[in-house]
Amino acid sequence: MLTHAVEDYLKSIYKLQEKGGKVSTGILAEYLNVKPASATGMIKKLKTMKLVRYERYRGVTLTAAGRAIALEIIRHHRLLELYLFKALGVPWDGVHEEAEKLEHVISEDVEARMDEFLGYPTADPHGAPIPDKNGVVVQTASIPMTDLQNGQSCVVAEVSDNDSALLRHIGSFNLYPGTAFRVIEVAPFEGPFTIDIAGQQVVIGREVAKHIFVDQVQDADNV
Amino acid sequence: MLTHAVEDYLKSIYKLQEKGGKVSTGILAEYLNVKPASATGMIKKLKTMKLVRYERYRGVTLTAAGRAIALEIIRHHRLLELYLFKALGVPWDGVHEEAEKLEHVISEDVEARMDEFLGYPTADPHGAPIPDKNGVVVQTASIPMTDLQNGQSCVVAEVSDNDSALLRHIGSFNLYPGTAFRVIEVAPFEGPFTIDIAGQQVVIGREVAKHIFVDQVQDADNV
DNA sequence: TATATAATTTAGGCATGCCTAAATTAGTTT
DNA sequence: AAACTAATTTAGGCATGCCTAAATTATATA
Repeated sequence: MLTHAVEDYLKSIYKLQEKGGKVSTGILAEYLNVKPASATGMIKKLKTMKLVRYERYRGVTLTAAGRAIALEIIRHHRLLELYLFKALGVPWDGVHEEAEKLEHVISEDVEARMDEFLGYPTADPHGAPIPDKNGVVVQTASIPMTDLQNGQSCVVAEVSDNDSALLRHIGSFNLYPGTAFRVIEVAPFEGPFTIDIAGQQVVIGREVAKHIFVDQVQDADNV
Repeated sequence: MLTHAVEDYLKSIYKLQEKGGKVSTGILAEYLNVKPASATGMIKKLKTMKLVRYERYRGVTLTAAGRAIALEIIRHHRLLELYLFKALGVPWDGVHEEAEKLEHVISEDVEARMDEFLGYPTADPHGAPIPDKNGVVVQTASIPMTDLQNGQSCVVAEVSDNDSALLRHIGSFNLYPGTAFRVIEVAPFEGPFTIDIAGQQVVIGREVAKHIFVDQVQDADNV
C-alpha cells in the first residue's frame, strides 16, 4: 500500500504538471506546504518506486504508473466532493477539505457505490472533471473570466476549489458551474467586472475573476 | 489532534474494559495485533496525556477524558457502519472494515449529517449501541445465545462484528438484529442449536452461537 | 569571466509507532 | 523460601516523513 504522503505528492505533481510541464522542487514544496528539502527526499523515494522521472536540479514529471495513481486519487477526491455535496448537503466550500482526508481511505467498493448513486457524474461541485475508472479525463477548453470583454455571454465552467472563503464569496453571487451570465462592463485599468446574472447586476473583482473559468456562448442577439 | 494510534488504543481499552475491568498489557496488545512491548510504550504515552490510569504490571483503565474520546470514536464507527449499510448498500460483513478507516478522519459536521439522514439511530447494523453526542451509551441486558434452552423464544439483539466470514454465515440464516426465532432443540454434550426462524428450521453450531446475543421474549403460548 | 543570488540538495535531527531481545517482576509450585 | 513460568518492561533499532542549517549547483549580472 501507498502512504498518504506518496499519494499527496503524486496528486500535486500531476496538478502542477498540467499547467507547466516539468515541476520544480520549490514549486512542489510550496504547493504542499513543506520545505524544499523535504520535497527532495520524497522525490528521490518516488523515483526509486518508478513513479516519477527526475534529475537533480531539473524538475520532476510523472511516469505512466505515477500518473495512474494520481488520477485514481483525484477521482476519489472529486467523487467524494460531489457525494458529500449531493447526498449529505455539505456546503460547497467545505467539501474540499473533507474529501482531502477521505480520499486516502475510501475503498474502491464504496467509491463504485457513490459513483452509481450519483449517476456516473463527470464533474465535481466546482466543475472540475472526474476521471473515469480507467483514468481517462475529459479536458475542457474553458477560459479564465479575466479574458472576457464587454458584452460577452458565458457559462461558469469551473471554479478553483482550494480557498474556502473565496468559494463562499463566489457562492454568494450564485456563480456555480452551469450558471450563465453576461459581461456588462469591464472597468479600465485592470478594474472589476460588472456582470448580469439572471437580471441581477453584480460586481466581481479581478482577483476573484482569476479563479472563475467560463465557456463562451453565442449571444442570443447575434443568432 | 490525536493520532490514529492513540484513538485505536483508547477504543480498544474501552471495549476490553467493558468485559473485565482493568486491562492487561498483554490482552490489549493481542487485541490490537501488536507486541506487548509496543503496548507498554503507548500506554505510558497515554498516561502522560492523562487519558488512562496505569501502574506497571497492574493494568490500565480509562480516565473520564480517555473514555470520552473512546466513545466519540465508537460513535463515529457505528454511525459510519449504519450509514454505509443503509445509504450505500455496503453488505453488513463489509461495513466494519470500511468504518475502521473512516472513523479517524470523518468530521463532526459530516457525522451530524449522517446522524440526521439516519434519523438519529441507536444501534448499528450488528445491533451494537451508538453512543449519543454526549457519550451516553444505552447498555442492553442481552444474553449469549448459548444460554438458551429448549423451547425459548427470542429476538437477535447483537452480533459480533469483527469477523467478516462469520457475519456472512450468520447473514445467510437471516439472523440479523431484530429477527425472532425459537429454540427447537439444544443437542446434548455441547451440541448445536436447532432453531425455527419464520417457519424455517436451521442448525446453528455452538461456536457461531457464542457470537449471537439475544433478548428473550415471552412465548405466545404462555401469554 | 568573476561574482552575486536563487534554487536545490545534502547532512544531521526529531517525533511516531512499530519491532526484537534481554532484563525484570509477579505469581505459582514444590 | 527457592525455583520456575508467565507477564511485563526496558533497551536499542528501524522506517516514515518532517525539520533546520550548511553545502552545492544553476543562473543572472556586472
